[in-house]
Amino acid sequence: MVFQIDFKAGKPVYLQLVDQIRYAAATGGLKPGEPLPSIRPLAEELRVNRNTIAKAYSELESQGVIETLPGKGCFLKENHSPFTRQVRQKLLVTEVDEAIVTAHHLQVDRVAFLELVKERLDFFERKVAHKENKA
Amino acid sequence: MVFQIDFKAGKPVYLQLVDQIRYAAATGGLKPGEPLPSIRPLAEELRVNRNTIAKAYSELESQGVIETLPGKGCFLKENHSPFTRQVRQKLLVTEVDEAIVTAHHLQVDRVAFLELVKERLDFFERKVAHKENKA
DNA sequence: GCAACTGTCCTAGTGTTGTAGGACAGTAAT
DNA sequence: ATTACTGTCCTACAACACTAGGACAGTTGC
Repeated sequence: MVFQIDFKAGKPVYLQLVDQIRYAAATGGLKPGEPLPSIRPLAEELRVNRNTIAKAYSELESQGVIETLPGKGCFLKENHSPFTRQVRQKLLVTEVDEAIVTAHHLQVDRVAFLELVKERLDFFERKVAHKENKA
Repeated sequence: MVFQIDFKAGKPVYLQLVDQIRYAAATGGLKPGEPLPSIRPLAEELRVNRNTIAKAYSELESQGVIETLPGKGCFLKENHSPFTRQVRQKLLVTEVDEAIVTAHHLQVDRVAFLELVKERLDFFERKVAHKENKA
């Protein structure tokens, strides 16, 4: 797990971390049960304060992506999703709708949009498969 | 065009406006060339400062959704998309990828995700069709 | 020209956010 | 018990975001 922080990106460091860890978890770069780098060493490596890392981890925990065992460390959750099926669906709908509205404004039609979605899904599936072969 | 501002939503007022106007434009509630409410009256109606509305409009202009004619007003753009095909595609990919990562974490599989996307696309198309019948 | 409208710029106050360092609490091995 | 880890809470400060009011510039009709 190697992180790439861009200090002049405008986006807060802790959110860059959140995104990268979510992405790694979704593509198989991080596997359920696996430990995340501990806060202090990672903070030193990335040249940021411990609390910046801690904030990212705490955000991920509230999203149900990781869990933290006091005194032991943070680990990727086995079955991440602290929400009911309905709440999950609603969260997803919001994100999907945003993408659809953007597509409208970018004049990407239904067919092209569905193509793009499938293409990206394939991309993610290939990533996951690749990581599993390695393991 | 009627706006619904939630002052205790946490989300900034000007961004709520941006979302609603983008949404209205994508669903046909606002048609190309149509004028947007002018800043001062709208500000008074929503009980916010003129600059809050102005900020929303200026954000929309930088997104290429509307255009503003000095002294005349703001209008929905005919052909909104100041970016090249490549840049547009990249913007969309980012949003789509975020939704896909979220789907992974919510344990929504490929088939269910594609179903959801199609369902939402249908929803938007029905909205547009409905608005066009009215016109 | 004047009045009434359009959006814009400048400045300012307030609140929130992001980052940071010190002190503290739980776990594990020696 | 001591040491060396783990994450956490508290406080603080700087930067930024959001909202707001005054003064200004362009357009239109009288």
